Amino acid sequence: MSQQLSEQEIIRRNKLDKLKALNINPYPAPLYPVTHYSADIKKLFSEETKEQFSNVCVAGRIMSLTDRGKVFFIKIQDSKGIIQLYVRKDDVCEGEDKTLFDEVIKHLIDLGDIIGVTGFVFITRTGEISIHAKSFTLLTKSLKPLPVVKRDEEGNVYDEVTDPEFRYRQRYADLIVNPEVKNTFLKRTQMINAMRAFLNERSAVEVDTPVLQPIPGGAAARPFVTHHNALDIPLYLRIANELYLKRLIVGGFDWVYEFSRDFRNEGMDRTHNPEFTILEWYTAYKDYFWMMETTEQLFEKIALTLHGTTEVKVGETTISFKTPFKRITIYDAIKEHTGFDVSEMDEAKLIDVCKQLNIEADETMGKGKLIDAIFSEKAEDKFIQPTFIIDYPVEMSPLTKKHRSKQGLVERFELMINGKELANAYSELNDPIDQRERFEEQSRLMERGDEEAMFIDEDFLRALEYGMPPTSGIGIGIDRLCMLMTNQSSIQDVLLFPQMRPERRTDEA
RNA sequence: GAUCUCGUAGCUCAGCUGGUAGAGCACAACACUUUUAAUGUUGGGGUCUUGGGUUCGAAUCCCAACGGGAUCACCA
Repeated sequence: MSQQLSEQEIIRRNKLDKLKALNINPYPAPLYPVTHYSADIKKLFSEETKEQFSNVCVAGRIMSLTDRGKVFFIKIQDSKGIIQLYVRKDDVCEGEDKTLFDEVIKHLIDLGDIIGVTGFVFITRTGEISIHAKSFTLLTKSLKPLPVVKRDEEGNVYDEVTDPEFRYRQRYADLIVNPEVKNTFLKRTQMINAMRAFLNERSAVEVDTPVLQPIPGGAAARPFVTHHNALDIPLYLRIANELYLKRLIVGGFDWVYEFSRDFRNEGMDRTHNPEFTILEWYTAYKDYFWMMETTEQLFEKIALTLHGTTEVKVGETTISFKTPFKRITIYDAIKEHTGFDVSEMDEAKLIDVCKQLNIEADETMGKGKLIDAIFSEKAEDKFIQPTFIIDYPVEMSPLTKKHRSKQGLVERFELMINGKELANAYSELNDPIDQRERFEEQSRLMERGDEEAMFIDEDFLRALEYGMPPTSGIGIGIDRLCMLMTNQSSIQDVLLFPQMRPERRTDEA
């Protein structure tokens, strides 16, 4: 099988051969002693500090080449930004041999190649901080031409690469060519670091629990199944890690957390990828009121860390992460947005309400699912500013402790921001007998045809029987939080490598 | 999974109601040696996603497949 090469790719391979003929290794092995980054030079260089920049070594990818006869202006991009190199023939070729300049730099170097130079920093006639090169080294030859994006002084972009398919499939090229993309992912890491710091400051313990689970528990979702050959058993990629973290609370950890990569075998769209990240944590001797306070503090801290303010612009709206967040019960939320008081209704009445509100409903849906349907159809997207929706009906929360004073409800909240659920938390159910009954209720739902009802996890029940202290736990959708904090409208823009259909290879023999 | 929509050069796009492809950037050569998306001249590069159909003739119309996006459904 042979690769179908474009004209430009063939030219680059010919250049590769010419470089080798000149005894220049296009992929040299030795380390390259980089001393400075572009952005730091641009920030710190001045008349006063210029002594510190009299001998710098930088490396990066060529993003622009300007041939000016005996002088080349080359812009390279390193991990922090772009800087201009001033490459003069007689400076990089001191002796009689001018091959490096006349051949290599003039003809064999391309956009996209990775080079390094040493030299001193100065300011050009046009006022741009640049590096006057004393030596020039090719570090990597690029064989595939990058899309060429140009920017002018005002920041206008020409020929911007916007094709989502190209950007997601070839994220490496997207990152080279679209600097804001890289910035989004740096923000994502910053956000996760801030969350980790917040938890560690409070003595929470980060743990790892199984991704391959014999029983996929802790959430209502369809799992991916795989098979373990040696044990000859099915294993599931986790849909949540909740039940394992709770086992650790039983074991005596007071506060555990995990950034959990979860997998759900469901549809993909702007807010769903088959694998995604949830931060879950569980804290002993706490309840959901404490959890609300801690959660709003965390969110406020994230906003401050990333934006330096609690006011964050998302699309056209500004979201305020200033604590405290609003709280409203789910029944009040439904009443507020539909006029129906569903708090006392049974299944039949709920189905009737669904019909009146034009919501699809059928017999397989239990009371919990019906209420959830009404809420998510008619109320959910109305909550733009951070709001805790609290006190859910017991039927839709099989892992949650019954409410301390309200009959038929559980101590649970969901945090809604910009019309989307960002977090889900409870006072955890720790009564093993109650938990068994809830699982059994889930089994009945499964028999009625609910594909997402939970399995009974006997080992988890055994752990609860040893006794789990009163505990509050939460799950926070990291990808969606990241979308919010970086103002992205698609989950694919906060995942480095979003799931895509495989490309069809046309060059197979 | 359903519906709508898009698929032309390495990239961004043009190509009217069907008459067998065009621009800018990128690339190559030459000239010019004066930096700032943009020096000039010349040139090379496309089985117009794929496969069928209608037609004398299809990038253009129809059908299907493949891939992307949007909306909906399921869900976080």
